[in-house]
Parts: sequence; structure tokens; C-alpha cells
Amino acid sequence: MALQIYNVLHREKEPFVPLHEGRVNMYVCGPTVYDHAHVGHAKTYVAFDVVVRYLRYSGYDVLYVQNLTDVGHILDSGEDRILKKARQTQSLPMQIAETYARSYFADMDALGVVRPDISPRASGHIPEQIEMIETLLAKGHAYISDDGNVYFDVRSWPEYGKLSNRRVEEQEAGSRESVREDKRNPEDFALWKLAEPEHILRWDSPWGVGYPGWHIECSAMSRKYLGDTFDIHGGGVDNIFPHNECEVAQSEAANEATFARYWMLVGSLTVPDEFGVPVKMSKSLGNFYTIKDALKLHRPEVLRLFILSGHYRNPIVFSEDALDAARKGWDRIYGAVRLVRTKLQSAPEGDAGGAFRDVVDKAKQQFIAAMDDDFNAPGGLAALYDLTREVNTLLNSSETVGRGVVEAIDQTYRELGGTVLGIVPEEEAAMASTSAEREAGLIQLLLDLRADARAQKDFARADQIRQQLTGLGVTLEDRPDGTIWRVD
RNA sequence: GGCGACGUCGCCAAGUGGUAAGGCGAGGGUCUGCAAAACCCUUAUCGUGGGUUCGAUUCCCACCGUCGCCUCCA
Repeated sequence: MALQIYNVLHREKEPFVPLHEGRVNMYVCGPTVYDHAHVGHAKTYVAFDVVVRYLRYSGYDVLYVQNLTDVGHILDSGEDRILKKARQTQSLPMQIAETYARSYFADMDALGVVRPDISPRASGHIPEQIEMIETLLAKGHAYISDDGNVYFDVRSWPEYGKLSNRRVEEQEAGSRESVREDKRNPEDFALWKLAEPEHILRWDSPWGVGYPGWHIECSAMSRKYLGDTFDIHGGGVDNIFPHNECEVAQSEAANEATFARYWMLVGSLTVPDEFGVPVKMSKSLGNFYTIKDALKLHRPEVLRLFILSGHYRNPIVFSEDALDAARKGWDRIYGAVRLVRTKLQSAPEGDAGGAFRDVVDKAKQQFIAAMDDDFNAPGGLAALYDLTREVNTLLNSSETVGRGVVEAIDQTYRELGGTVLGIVPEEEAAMASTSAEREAGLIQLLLDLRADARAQKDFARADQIRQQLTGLGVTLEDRPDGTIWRVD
């Protein structure tokens, strides 16, 4: 079965056929960089990271574009988020954008999220946005209001609402906010706004000095790098309306071409409130955990596994208990990986135990079948857990296993767990420095001494060594073929 | 009020028109000097009520509950 993707546009799974064979052009709405990213962002971008990784693993040449919003994202109060932060911290707006863009990349790097190929910023694409607005005006899908602002004319575009399945007539016009008088219709959205004197983020335009609306950046930038029509558009479900809806409308109106062919939207991350009821984590509610804080408590692989243990379209509830369960599951998988890598050092040449290759192949097929079904990462993980049980059984048995087979197992973990899911590290980071090498040597020395003690049935001495090492965070495992250790 | 989604073992979570993966936890074993780890066994009839069907957890309707969006949010 070839890859199927749940297309939000049609509310069903569809076979994935890219516009150009072997190539995938993909755009994902990025963050507004006015604060540190929280674990909700981690969910969204880890989910798309795995999408991109799996597409590449499947042989596609992926061009992945993810924007950074650094202008135009207006608050209810009419204030720009970036400007607000700049005022609060007495900084320049671009200083804020730069600070948090770096913070965002640092977080994503730490989470093992592969960087997008292009990370365009809204502020760096003002001409492209102006050009698209001019096109919309020329085609009669936008108008200049009495106040001089430019709005998209929703009534001129009957398809408006097709993504979020909302009919303009159904909306309670201006029920939540006073309708801006200069709009023809309350649902019209801003393409360009004239800047008030105190608004520092400002650019020249045919309509005067001002700044672009929030939605137009994604339309302009995706078009610039991916073309009028591209394959996949991603983002968080919470942006389906109005943001994504506006993107589709203005892009298709301006380009007279289909915008994104497949829409993939990720479920939100929630956090229990004081009564245990899950509520959405968001910056404005102030109930968020930053990725930096989460990474102080958990390895990035554990955070990823937690995120991937639910399907990307479903919401997940963030809690320490859930993270703890994820950590234990991860320990099991990684324990097997470590065992495999240990065995690799002593495995005899040859293909003894070659029948196990069937088990490995089966796991791989199971994994691919799951991922081909709309990137079902939980199913993929189940394949890894099944494999792990088999691997443990094999390597803990007295059966001789040749190097070729052990290598095949290791390779499978590297591909599926490492390359695709990003939860199996390449090498133990702790081994990557000279001081760590020295430490390993010292521990081995103690293990040798302990082995002597055990041989002489001096268990008191043997246990003393083990206990002291445990106290230092080094756990020992006595195996038939020797003692191995790990740092917790 | 409108739109969207969800409700599967104690917890988390896949999935299928023909009686349900996986993880965590719990109980019982095996192995071990002890431990650690691992492995084995046990642990669900799928929110409620109808309907369609030979047969539904899976399709349809209603209801209850929860979440998201409709206003900035990944």
C-alpha cells in the first residue's frame, strides 16, 4: 500500500501523488517569534519533522519551507505582538524577532528536528507581499477602504470557507469584536494596514507607509519558493480558521491556481487545569511549559517518543506521568539498541541465526505499513516494540548470532528509530569525549575488580562496588557473558 | 449558537463490518549469589439509546461527556 494522507481539504485519506514525481514541495506555518517556544510547538514541529523524515526515507526529494512570523501578527487590542514585546523590554522589534528566532532554532535543534530547507521571514518578503496584494486589487478581490487600508473582499470569493467548512453567512458578524468600520464586510481581512505614527514596523507601499496583514505572508512566501501550486501545507489545527482559510482564498484568487493539494493539520497539545480537565496550552493563557524547561527534565528522544505515541491529528495531554511512561518505553527500546551494539563488538563473523532476518524484515514492513497510513507513528512504534521483544529474546538466549545478523538489527534501529522517528541516538553522547573515555575505562577497571571478587564468592565486596556505582548513577547488569553498565 | 474532532483495558494509545496492536501500571512465573535487565502468563467486547446488516466497536441517527476553532495562538 502506497502512502496515504488524510487531506483536511476533503476530510478523508487520499493516496499521495505529488505534483512532480519523486519531489515534494511542502510548507508549514512557523511560529511567531516573540517568546520562547513551548511544548505545544514541539508537538507540531516534531510531527512535521517525522513527516519530512519519512517522505525522504521513502525516496522523495523534499523541499521543506517553514516561515518565521516577525511582523503583522496583530493582537485583539490591535497591537503587533512583536512590537508589544519590544515595548515591554525596551528593545528594537527586530531584536525581539532575532532573539526568539534563535531560541526557536536552538530548541528545534535540541529536539533533533531537522531544519527546514528555507526559513523565510515575513519582514524579509515585503515586496512579494505587496506584489500579491496588487494582484488581488487588480483582479477585484481586494479593495482600499476609506481609511486607506487594503482588505481582501471575501464576498468576491465564493470558495472562501472551503477548508474550514464555514459559510460566511453563518458567522455572527462582529459578535465578539466591534466591526471595523472601514471594512465592507466584517469577515474581510486585512492585507495591508497603514501604520500609526507609533508603529515602528513600517514599510513603503503603493498605499502608503504601513505593514502587511498576518495571512498574506504565507501566501507570498510559499508562492515564491514552492510555486502557485504545491503538494503539502501543514500547520496546527487551531490555525485552520481564519489563518489557513485566508491563505487559500487569497492565494487561489491571486494565482488563479490550486494552492496546496494536501492539507495536514496537527492536533493541539493540552495541559490539565486545576481540575484535571485538559485545556489548550498557549502563550496567552500563560499555562505553558517551554521546550527548554521540558528538556531540563527529559531527554529529547523521550519528548519525541511522547509526542509520537499519539497520532499527529489527535490532541495529546501533557503531563509528567505521561512523560514518565514515555521514558520507560524509551528505556526498553534503547536498552535493546545498547544490547545490540554491545553484541556487535563480540559477534562472530558469519550469518549464524540468519533466520532472524525474517523477523527484522517483518518489523520493517509493519513499520512502513503503519507510516504509509497517514504517518501512523504510534503504529510504527508498536512495530519497534514488537521487534524489541524479539531482539531481547534472541540476544539473551544462548543461540550464536553472527555479525551480519546483529548488524542488520542495528541498521534497522538506526533507520526506523533513528533516521525516521529520531528517537534512537546515533551513538551514546556520553562516549563522545576524552573524559568520558577515561570514565569508561575507570568503570571497566572497577568491573574487572568486581568480577574477581565474584569469582572468589566475595559478594560483599562485589555488592559494595555495585552499590557505590549505583550511587553515582551507573547501573550494572550481570549477564552470562559479562557485566555491562549504563548511565541513567 | 455555528464549524471540526474525540469518547477503546487502571492510565496512555492504534485499529478493523466478522468479537480488539502496542506502551505504562498491576498480579503470577522463569532466569540470577543477590540485584539489574530480559522473557513468559494473566489483566477490555470498544460512552448511552436506537437504526442499517446474516453480523458493528467499526456505517447512520439521537443523546450524554470532553476538547479545539469561530478573537491572537503550533
